[in-house]
Amino acid sequence: MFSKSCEYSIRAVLYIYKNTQDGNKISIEKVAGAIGTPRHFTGKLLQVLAKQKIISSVKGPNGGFYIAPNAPEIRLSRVVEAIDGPEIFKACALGLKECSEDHPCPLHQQYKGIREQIKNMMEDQTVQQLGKKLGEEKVFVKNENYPE
Amino acid sequence: MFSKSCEYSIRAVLYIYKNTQDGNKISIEKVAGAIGTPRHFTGKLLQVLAKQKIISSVKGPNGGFYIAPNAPEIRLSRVVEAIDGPEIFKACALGLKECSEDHPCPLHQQYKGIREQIKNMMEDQTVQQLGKKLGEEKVFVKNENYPE
DNA sequence: AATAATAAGTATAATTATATCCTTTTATCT
DNA sequence: AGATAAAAGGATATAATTATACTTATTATT
Repeated sequence: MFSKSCEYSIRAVLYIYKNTQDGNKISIEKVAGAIGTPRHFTGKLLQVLAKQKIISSVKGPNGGFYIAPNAPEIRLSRVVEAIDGPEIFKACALGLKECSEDHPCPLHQQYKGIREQIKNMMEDQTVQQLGKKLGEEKVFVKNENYPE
Repeated sequence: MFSKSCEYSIRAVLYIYKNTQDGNKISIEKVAGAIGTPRHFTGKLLQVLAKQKIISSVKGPNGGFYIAPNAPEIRLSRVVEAIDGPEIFKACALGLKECSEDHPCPLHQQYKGIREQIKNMMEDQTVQQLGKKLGEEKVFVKNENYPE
């Protein structure tokens, strides 16, 4: 469905939200540890999320990543588009470059509704909504204690 | 959504069906040419599809791949499972190993219905149904003359 | 026996995922 | 104020996976 980068990014963003509403910031180390993703790769993802203003970061001691409590709603679609690109919501089920109403692939009619639902789901869900429901620690690691 | 291997395989199977109902057989060369996939890679895919009895093949002059006119319905899900594996229909949207009703990821409730629809779509659609609708030549290449 | 085609195994390339290393920023401590 | 250390940022390197190509062997048909 989505790339690993994208899956990791969503998990990271949710975790960061949940754990920085008190004004704290959180390090790459802790994020990666908590969501069960590789440290350095996670760092790179957070970097692009920060550059895209999806999350905030500050350098230096006591620095880290965070999402401001008053930040506007962040839709999951924004994360997906930042990482996997927006085309992912338009892709043909059979991989055709030019699959459309005019030139539909054999699955087009059946698939387009589903694809639309996926898009809607990601546009509807916000980091804030989903993040609130998260447990505190190691939430995504082997699902041990998740969700709360 | 699906891997390229899987997309190619579905395209190939549909094309083979469409073009072998008259008792003909068709070579890898022609399949790959018609559906716009790399020759050798396509050969390998057809190999596994044949081994899985999804399609038939005969060697030698006038040999090639085919689907018998009286072959039982082949559901697209069978192709997907042969190439990408059956787990693809159970995968978590956020990539968690153990996402389930008991340990749902934050998107589980929203996603499970969609995933189910994808599965149903692939289980409902058969090669025979979809194949019949196909055009004759180069059907998937740049969508030039597809569908009929 | 010759041929034409598949079958199979291995090799290369591209992409994606991951790790390393160095730089820059900045808070804190002296 | 200056030194230090903690953190992200950025560039580049390696590994794994996926996609693709090549080469040889095998088999069915004529």
